[in-house]
Amino acid sequence: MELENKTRGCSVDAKRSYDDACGAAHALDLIGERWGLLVLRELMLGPRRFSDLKKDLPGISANVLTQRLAELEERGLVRKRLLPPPASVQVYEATEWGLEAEPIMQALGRWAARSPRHDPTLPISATSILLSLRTMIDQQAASSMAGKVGFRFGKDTYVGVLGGGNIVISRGDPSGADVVFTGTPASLGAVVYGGAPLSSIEVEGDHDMARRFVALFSLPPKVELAPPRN
Amino acid sequence: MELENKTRGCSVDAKRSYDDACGAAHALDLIGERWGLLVLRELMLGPRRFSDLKKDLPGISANVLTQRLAELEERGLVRKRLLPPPASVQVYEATEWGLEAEPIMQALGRWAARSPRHDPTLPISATSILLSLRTMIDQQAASSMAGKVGFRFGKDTYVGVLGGGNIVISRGDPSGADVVFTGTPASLGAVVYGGAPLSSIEVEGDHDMARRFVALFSLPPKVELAPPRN
DNA sequence: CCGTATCCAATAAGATACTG
DNA sequence: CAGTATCTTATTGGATACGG
Repeated sequence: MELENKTRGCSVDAKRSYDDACGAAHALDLIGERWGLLVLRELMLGPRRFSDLKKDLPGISANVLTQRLAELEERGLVRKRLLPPPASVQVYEATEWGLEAEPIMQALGRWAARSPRHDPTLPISATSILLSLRTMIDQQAASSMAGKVGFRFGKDTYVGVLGGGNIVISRGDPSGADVVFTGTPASLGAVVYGGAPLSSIEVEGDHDMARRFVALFSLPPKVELAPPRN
Repeated sequence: MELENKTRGCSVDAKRSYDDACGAAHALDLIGERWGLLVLRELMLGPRRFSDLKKDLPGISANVLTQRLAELEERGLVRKRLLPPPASVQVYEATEWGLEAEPIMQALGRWAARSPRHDPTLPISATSILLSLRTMIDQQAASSMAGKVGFRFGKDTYVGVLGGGNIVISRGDPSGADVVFTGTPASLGAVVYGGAPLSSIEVEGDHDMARRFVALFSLPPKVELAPPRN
């Protein structure tokens, strides 16, 4: 910057900080730059490779992704890891503390679901739609359900374990699940949130459970935008 | 494309959008630009004037504040209002939906409180510290308390009503509260979170209640930063 | 392929001065 | 007080080239 630092007390780094003791402000210093939170979101269900992150964050450029990952790593939210041979590829994974950011994403998602401008037809990643299930599940209705639900998006597969009104989702082999959904993240979203018929996605296994499962999710009512001026 | 628009489906405006159906991403389209969430934070306890917002957001420049307020208004989160005569001044207030963003700030604050780099000695606004009380109150311990707590920060005064394990805070006249704290936002923070003695802030009224009140709040343990490399 | 690094154009943010 | 206007600096995104 030509002329040194601003010398304003910066808590996180010498860059742009809010200089505010408020916890929310500090959180934004940590994950508030553009793409920061979404990069972390993509790591919530397990380690990913650079190119997978890039693919699932449409619009991010490689240099920005590199920089965000480096910052998140430096701040202790993300870790670089080398998978053991024979894979020997480098992956990025969220740290324990990084994973603890999930309630932030849930609060954001729950709030934005009421937005009149939310467009559910935009692209959505597998991680996003699966995290949203954890956010939007009707705990009351789900408390009477238990079992394993599998998801196949191409070769990325996940398993959700229903129990206690919640669903815990992680990467895993869906064979052996009570019901398995195969399709795209968008087609799953259309079924659970958009009222699309179950027949619009491939379902294997217990169809009755599939029906009850997709009924566990719904979106809150949209806000009515106030009159433009008073 | 030289100029023109990207023509990529943008849900919020023609500007930089994440183009992602994920709710969290949409939320960031709405309140994720720099200062956006903090401007909204300052409105959570009632309407404020432009210059008050500027004063409590140290570092924001007038043009950015103008632009953020205009965007938040256009998105339905903030409303401009003219106070009735004789005041006749213009204030900004959060809409109902804007107020519903409080859980986002709570999730951010709760998460960031564990940050090893959080610096509680930075400046803090009255709104921030009071919102943090709502976030960090020990509901278990608070469930056995009831009453009114007043706060005086210069001429800005607030009243918190304890009950049901929660505290509901709003602007109001603190006279008549069971106990009234007078000082700065920072000095209140030092007492409730920093273990500073009650004598470091002015307390009127029921001192025993004051002692029990400040004991309701505490910060979660810091994360231990993992070894820098594996 | 998997990432990084570099260059460049477009934007957003910051500082400051200014006006009704 | 409540913003605008203007100018400067910083960050972003896109393209592309480079090293393993």
